[in-house]
Amino acid sequence: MAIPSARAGKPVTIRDVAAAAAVSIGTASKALNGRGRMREETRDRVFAAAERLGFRPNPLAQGLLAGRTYTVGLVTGDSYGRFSIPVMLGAEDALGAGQISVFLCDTRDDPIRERHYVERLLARRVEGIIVTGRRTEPRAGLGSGLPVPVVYAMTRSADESDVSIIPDDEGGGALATRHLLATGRTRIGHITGPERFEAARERARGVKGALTRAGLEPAGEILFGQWSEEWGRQAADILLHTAPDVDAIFCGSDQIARGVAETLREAGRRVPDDVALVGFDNWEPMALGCRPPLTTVDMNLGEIGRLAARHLLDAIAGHPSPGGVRTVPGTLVPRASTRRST
Amino acid sequence: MAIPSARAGKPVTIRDVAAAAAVSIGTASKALNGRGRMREETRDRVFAAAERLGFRPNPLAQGLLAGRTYTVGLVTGDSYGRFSIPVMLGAEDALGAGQISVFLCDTRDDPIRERHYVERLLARRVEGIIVTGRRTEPRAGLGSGLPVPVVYAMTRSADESDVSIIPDDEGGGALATRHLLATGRTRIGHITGPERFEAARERARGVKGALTRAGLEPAGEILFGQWSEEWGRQAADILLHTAPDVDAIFCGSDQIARGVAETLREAGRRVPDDVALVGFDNWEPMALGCRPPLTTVDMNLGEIGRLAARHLLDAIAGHPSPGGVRTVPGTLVPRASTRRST
DNA sequence: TTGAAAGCGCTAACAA
DNA sequence: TTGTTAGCGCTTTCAA
Repeated sequence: MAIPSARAGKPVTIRDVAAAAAVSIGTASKALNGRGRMREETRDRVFAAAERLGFRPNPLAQGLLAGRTYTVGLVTGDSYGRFSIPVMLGAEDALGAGQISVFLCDTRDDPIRERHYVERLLARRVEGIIVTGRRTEPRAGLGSGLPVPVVYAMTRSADESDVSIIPDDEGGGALATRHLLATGRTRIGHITGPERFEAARERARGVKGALTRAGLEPAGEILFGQWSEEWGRQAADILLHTAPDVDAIFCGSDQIARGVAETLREAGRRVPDDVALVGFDNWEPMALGCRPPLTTVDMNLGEIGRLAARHLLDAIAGHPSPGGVRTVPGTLVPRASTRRST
Repeated sequence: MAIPSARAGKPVTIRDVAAAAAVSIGTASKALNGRGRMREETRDRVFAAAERLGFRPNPLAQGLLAGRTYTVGLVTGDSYGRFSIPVMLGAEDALGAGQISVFLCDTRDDPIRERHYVERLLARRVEGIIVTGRRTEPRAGLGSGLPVPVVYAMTRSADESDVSIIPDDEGGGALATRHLLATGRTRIGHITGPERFEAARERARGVKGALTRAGLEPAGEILFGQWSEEWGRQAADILLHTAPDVDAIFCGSDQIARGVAETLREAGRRVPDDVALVGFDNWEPMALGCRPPLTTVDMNLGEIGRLAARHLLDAIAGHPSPGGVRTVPGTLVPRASTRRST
């Protein structure tokens, strides 16, 4: 598509303000920026003129001079946006507070498009880049030669010298498990997504760790499968056969948990009375639509975005964080699926 | 939060390129932009130097001169992002193709924040603004005094002179109804969201229109309620009592449809054999998780975003579309919930 | 064919 | 206290 030609409209420049206030451009600039000393009356006059004319300094010109743009790029894959959107909003939140604006780029998980967008962001002189998007495994970094700092959020760079902010999946698994233990459950099963997902493995590790510390074993095998309701239904069937005495199930996602809930209900097991259920994601439409509403682990995605933004701002300010992975703890959101009904 | 101070890093300027190629700055500029005539050899030398040094023209400087920024603002409410994200991506798609970059702003549906962000975007000299976000009713426009064109997507400006791109809700309702009629259903019920939502009213109107044209009436009352699964369950119960002979139900959202599916199953009605079911949104995790997978209407959100972007680009190019509402037709996505099993 | 100079809107020196 | 000047990186006359 061709670049459309410029539109009319002539913004008010500082030159106009200066003329209207009958001062020089330099004086107008100083007045507006509160630099140097000057007569109260002059400053007022300039402000009045600026106000009246609706003057807004042109940030391009300011940036050109300062060598800054006050912009960062936000590169996201995961078009579906379920995970990366809350992260984006958190980041936008933290950056917006610092008067930094955000360029949005959607790569559709295509490395070519990603490369292309990064080029474009660099051409625009963004001062930093946040890369977000859920991945199975650590992803290749953007490259080390970049002239601006990069922070990875909700995805992990394979390069250990990069800063990556991800959820504490192991901690989340342990959190859910401890919650179930605290409600008196001891035969706890775990149904989760594909084993090739680092997140699934980490959550499972958290489960095993918490159980071991309590002197327990998981009920049945840990079942790796898909991130779908359908898998939840199948896996629940399996678990009910291999570990009929199961009294709690922690699921790797809210979707899986919904499938599990259905199978349990159809098998005549009451939730939470006979079997308590915990999900993961706190994806509200899913968790609230479940019968009963689902206790689940919230990954605090917004916080992940905010933290990523803060690391980026620090790096831009010349105080880069040491590379490595930082995790954000999850929060347990208790609902009816684990409520003691006694 | 304070604005962080500038970071080191010294980008390559055209001055550097000119020096390396042993030509003047003006010549280097002409060579790089293919303007004017010049010796092949000189042009090559400049290109080689630019390549070697990794030169990228500073768009701030270019924009300063051209009086353009090649940026637009994307203002979104609807933090949850379920609707506005696909719209955003569609818009970003169309704009990105034209080398326009997108500033993302999330207003959290707060008019103060919105105002604030619009100011900021204007200060940054964006060349246009897209406003997106699901609303119950037409929203107040951003104001008519804006120096740049504005297009509303997935939300309707109350000002008829503004351009708004929204889904064809009435057409979607009719589409779903005709699909049910085509599969031989005649006792068709409709369960939907709150009547205060224009979208709910429009879809219902589409249903009634299609039925009337077929010489039919809705089965039972049209049930307005909530956009939730819980309401779907309740409403299905009601409908099964008031219109026990119902053989199809069209729901105003996929979430409602899931609730309906559950109640039907528990009431011993088979889907689609006894009662066919159609949802709205094509929200895949919901529609695919349903038992059976849900036939539903896709609003083509990406297309809405793309269209909004195209209108904006035209307006920026000096060819504003006449104000008014433009609708994007939905698409029926057939799945098992309406499949003939005979 | 190439180079020099002006200027986009702004700020920061320095001069008056 | 105010005005003048230079220059940020680039494009575009116009002159050589």
